[in-house]
Amino acid sequence: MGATKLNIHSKDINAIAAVAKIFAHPARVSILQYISKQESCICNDIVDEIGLAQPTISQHLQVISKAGLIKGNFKGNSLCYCLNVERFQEFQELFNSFFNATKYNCC
Amino acid sequence: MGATKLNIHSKDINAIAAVAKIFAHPARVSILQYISKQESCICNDIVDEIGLAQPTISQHLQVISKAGLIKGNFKGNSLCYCLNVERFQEFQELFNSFFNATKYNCC
DNA sequence: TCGTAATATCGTAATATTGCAATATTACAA
DNA sequence: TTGTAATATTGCAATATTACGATATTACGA
Repeated sequence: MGATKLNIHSKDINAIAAVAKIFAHPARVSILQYISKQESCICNDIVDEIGLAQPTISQHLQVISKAGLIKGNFKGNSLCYCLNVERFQEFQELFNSFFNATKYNCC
Repeated sequence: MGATKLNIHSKDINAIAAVAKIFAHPARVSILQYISKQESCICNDIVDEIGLAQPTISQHLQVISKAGLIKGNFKGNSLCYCLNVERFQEFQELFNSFFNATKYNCC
């Protein structure tokens, strides 16, 4: 029973819900904000910053990453996570077009 | 263990995650879209439209309602759910300020 | 190569979410 | 009031998410 029924909804609607899910956890919001603030960043910094265990952060990073919101680059020795700004922009536009199309009162 | 740790994050970050959660289920996205399209609406129409059982829809409506996104009015005989456009706009602005503040590349 | 620091994966426990049948409540008409 | 249609609540099963300890992998310097 308990699983979300995806097949009864349109692709567009599922896409909006899927993107919203990424931002539906404070740790992920926090991670995204933190990455964007840094000149360069290493995951271990994030662990110190956010206050969750390293495997937990790694898991959240994977969710963000699978959504295409992160580009991993190497800068000197250590892995550097960078925001995929283009994808981020895409998501912003997706939300805005949903909001703009929906914000009408029915009565 | 498994519960989301809210206390380690700032209010702003928790607020963004909480709002995203509302849109993180396709049934809720669908309901919002449907309500906004109708001149006037009755919950039972939504059940027919979305394809989930009445108690399930009712539950999702409660989530939407608790977020302040719905105004219930009476129009003739039957209950009419209406979007709270002002609140909807607020959420759009919240998202946009998050997106705008975050979409910078670190490297 | 070996050691070490950073990150990923695995396994699992705790909690949350989703969905629905059964039942209750509510609002109105007769 | 009594019947009926619409909506809400309850209770519970199925599934998903979150968190973390233990362990593996990876990348680099010595």
